[in-house]
Amino acid sequence: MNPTHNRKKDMTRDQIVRAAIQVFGGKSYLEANISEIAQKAEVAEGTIYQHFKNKEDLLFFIPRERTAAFCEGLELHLQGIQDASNKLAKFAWYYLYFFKENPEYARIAMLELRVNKNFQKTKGYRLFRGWSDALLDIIKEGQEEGTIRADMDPHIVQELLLGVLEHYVTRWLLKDEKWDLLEFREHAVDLVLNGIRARDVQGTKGEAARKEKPSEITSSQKKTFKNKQMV
Amino acid sequence: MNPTHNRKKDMTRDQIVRAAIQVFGGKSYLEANISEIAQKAEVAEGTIYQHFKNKEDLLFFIPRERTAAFCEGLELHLQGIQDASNKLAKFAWYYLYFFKENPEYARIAMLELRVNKNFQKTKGYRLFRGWSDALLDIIKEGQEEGTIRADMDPHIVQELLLGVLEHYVTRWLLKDEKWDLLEFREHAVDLVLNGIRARDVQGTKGEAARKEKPSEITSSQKKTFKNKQMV
DNA sequence: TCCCAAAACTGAATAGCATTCATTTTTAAA
DNA sequence: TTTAAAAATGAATGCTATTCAGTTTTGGGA
Repeated sequence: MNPTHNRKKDMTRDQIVRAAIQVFGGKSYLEANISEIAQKAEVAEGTIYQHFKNKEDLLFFIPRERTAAFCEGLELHLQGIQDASNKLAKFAWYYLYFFKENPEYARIAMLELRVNKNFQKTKGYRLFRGWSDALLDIIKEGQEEGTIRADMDPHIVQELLLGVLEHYVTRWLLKDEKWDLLEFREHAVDLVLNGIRARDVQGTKGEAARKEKPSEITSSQKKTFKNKQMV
Repeated sequence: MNPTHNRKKDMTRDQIVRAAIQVFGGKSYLEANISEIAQKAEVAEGTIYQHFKNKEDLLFFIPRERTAAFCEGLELHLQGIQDASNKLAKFAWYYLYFFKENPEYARIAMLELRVNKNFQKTKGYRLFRGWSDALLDIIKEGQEEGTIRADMDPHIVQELLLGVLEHYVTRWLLKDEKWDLLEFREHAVDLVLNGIRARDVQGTKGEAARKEKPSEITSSQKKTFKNKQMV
């Protein structure tokens, strides 16, 4: 009952979790094995089962700590930004920045947790997705401000942004982090925020928008992407 | 050497693959077991290992057949559509339609293959991503036509669209297919094609665009999405 | 400082599942 | 009908998560 009571236990649990992040982050869930985690954590294999029900339970525990770190950083980075669009841009930047800085956790989050049906039911998942409410609020704020299209359900917009960001991180991981995750941020975010269709569809001005920038940027970028085998 | 030689073998292989789609499509790769696949395919467990190196090899073989079916259907559905934007919209529809009709394969493709690093190196992967070149061509076509923003690398646009579509399918699967995958198509595609930011940013017309549609649609949709727990 | 009961930890034993392989059955050309 | 090669079989193997009976550590009380 006394807070000192579980201090020792907590320390070993932390050791186990830290080792688990390393091991799960370095290979797939299947390839990772408990014995290696135990060795890295300097505990017996049996000890792990005193802290976690099983291998999956250990995996699902991982996001708790990192989500807290993510949220703290997010809050800090959004401070002082007024406009919703700028907040969204900053959010996208921070999201990519965070996973770039935490590649082991990124692999666990994107390649294991994100597609695991069982994870959806856990406590860790609620934390993992908890901050996405904040994103929703920013979108609503932008719709009220008039800087974000109001004829769309904010949930759809939220899904769009998350989908794109998660997709980019996933592709980056699968390509062995060969390219810089932040390099594409500006273009991708610009696309999401501005849309890909030329400006003459709903609008009244046709030709002007159409020919905005011909192709200098395009052609030079094409080469970059080809080399880096993004797809 | 004679084509008749392997006919029998091919038949059992097909049986195994069909059983594998059912079993892998019903539970996770980890939870699925070879014995169940063997039982469903009405062969001995050992037989599977005469056709496939191991469990993973069997999983990776699955997309070969379905990718062909996907491409055939895609080609058919794009026929007769001239405009690149319409083609993209049709592509998005077909993509979602295909996975809606093939939920077992969808689970295998989105929740297992898509995030598997080893899969990226296989023959099956090249087929799996092969059709995405067609998508790229449509985007380039649209840029030349002037219907799609030309100041963007088409690869980025391609990633955006694929990312959003894959994300929607993934979320749908994780939520037990509770909602209709096609229900969100129009809005999501519209967002991708038109962008989420209000039209007054680059343009010259400010206030007019801002207030386009106030919020009737928004509020009614909000309810829908809340109930369906999309996020 | 020593005692001891509860809390933690340990690692050998167990169990489940993928994979192997020696053997049997089937195939189809001669 | 014969027979050698091709396929199929399933019991045996090995690997790894999980269990559990036993050992060590902890920390409050005498």
